[in-house]
Amino acid sequence: MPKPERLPRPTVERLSLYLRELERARDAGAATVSSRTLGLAAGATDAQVRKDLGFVGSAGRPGVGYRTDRVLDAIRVVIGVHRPWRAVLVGAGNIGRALASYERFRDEGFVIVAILDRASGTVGRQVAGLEVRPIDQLARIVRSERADIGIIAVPGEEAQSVADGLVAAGVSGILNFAPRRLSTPERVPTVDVDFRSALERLAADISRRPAKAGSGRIR
Amino acid sequence: MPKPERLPRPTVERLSLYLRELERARDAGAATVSSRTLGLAAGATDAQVRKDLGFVGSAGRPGVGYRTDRVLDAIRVVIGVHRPWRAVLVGAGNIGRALASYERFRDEGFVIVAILDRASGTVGRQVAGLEVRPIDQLARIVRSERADIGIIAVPGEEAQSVADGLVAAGVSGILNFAPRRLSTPERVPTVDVDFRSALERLAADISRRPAKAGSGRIR
DNA sequence: CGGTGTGAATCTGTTCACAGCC
DNA sequence: GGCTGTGAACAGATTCACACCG
Repeated sequence: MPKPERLPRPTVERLSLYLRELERARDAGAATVSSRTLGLAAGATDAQVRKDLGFVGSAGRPGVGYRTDRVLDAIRVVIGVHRPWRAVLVGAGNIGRALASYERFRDEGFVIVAILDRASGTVGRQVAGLEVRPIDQLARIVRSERADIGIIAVPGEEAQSVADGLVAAGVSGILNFAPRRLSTPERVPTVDVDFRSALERLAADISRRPAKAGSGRIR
Repeated sequence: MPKPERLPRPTVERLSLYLRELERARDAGAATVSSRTLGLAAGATDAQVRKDLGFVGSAGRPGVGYRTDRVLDAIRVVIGVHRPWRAVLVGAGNIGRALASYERFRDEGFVIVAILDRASGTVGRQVAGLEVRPIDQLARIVRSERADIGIIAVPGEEAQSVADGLVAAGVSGILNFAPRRLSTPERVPTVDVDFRSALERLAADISRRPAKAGSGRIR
């Protein structure tokens, strides 16, 4: 049994996908799942799945598969979602409000405990059951609400200063929706969700596909 | 000169980031940029940047750097954003509306030409200057609007059927915001933007950090 | 000097293939 | 037969190192 050292990045990403399939399987009453099933759902080969599960200290039984509930828990623990995360959301614009209203976060172990915005229009308004509070209370709120992570949903120009504020306030990580790469100290990891990059990735995929017939777009 | 064969995935992702820095540099009046600058902005080493730019048929001058405008155009061409993309957005819920209102897409070469939703409440309403149209007109709209790509912003359960509809209607690619992996024919690439995965990635980063004390990781 | 381009070396992740268990 | 676990082979991407240009 290899002790849980450090997981390859791609593995983490896939574990996240396995989690969904495992939940489905559990809800469907399946006591076990095979690497094949998981792979199908996540777009990975069965060998890949077995390798990945090796990292979480797998306990599959040959001829049978993995115990759904066991693997579920094990993955939750290694990626750290076995306990709820508390997030402050900065930015009550379009994206911020959409995120705040995305109720499923809560089910998935992420709770938005506060929403902040610049002291302009939106402050004081009610968004998804929370009152929008002014950004200058950031540090205080992070501490009083014991927030673990900050979610940045402000325009690009403001993103870095918000990030600095979040770091100073003591969050452990940042989820960034602004189209900017943030610079943070090593100890505060950030993950970017960038619509533009996603679209560009798609454009690239489409444009440079193995030149197949069909409705092939012009280049 | 190595002919533009196929770009490594990670390269595409980074090119996307270089693009932003190049735009900034251009707007700031910088006629040239060095691989160092670009790398700093994108979180890559200078060597990495040079390799990447090699793929787009680089034309840097030793001791000087790359001509900002040249590289900008070159990257745009290889990732296929030198011409505008037309997208239909399916789903006028929280996320859909936020996307529709994200004006910057237009600047970046992506135009939302129609918004569709199930024939329940939202149809007929005005969102970001477009009237929400019923989903059963999907095929017709994709064709009449000459949409290249579909954006899925519906609940997970409906995502696959919407994807099927989009494929049947003839889109070339799909950007998926639903927390599900879609199955599409090989010729229709999809890119997922998954908030939950992003949060889980962050949780994993936070939880399994190298537990190192004094950071100062200087290379 | 400052900076590019690029092969060669290295590192990281994926696939293969098969022994062994149910 | 079905399925896991894993070394060994492979593929892909990153870093190094250095020749060479302005």
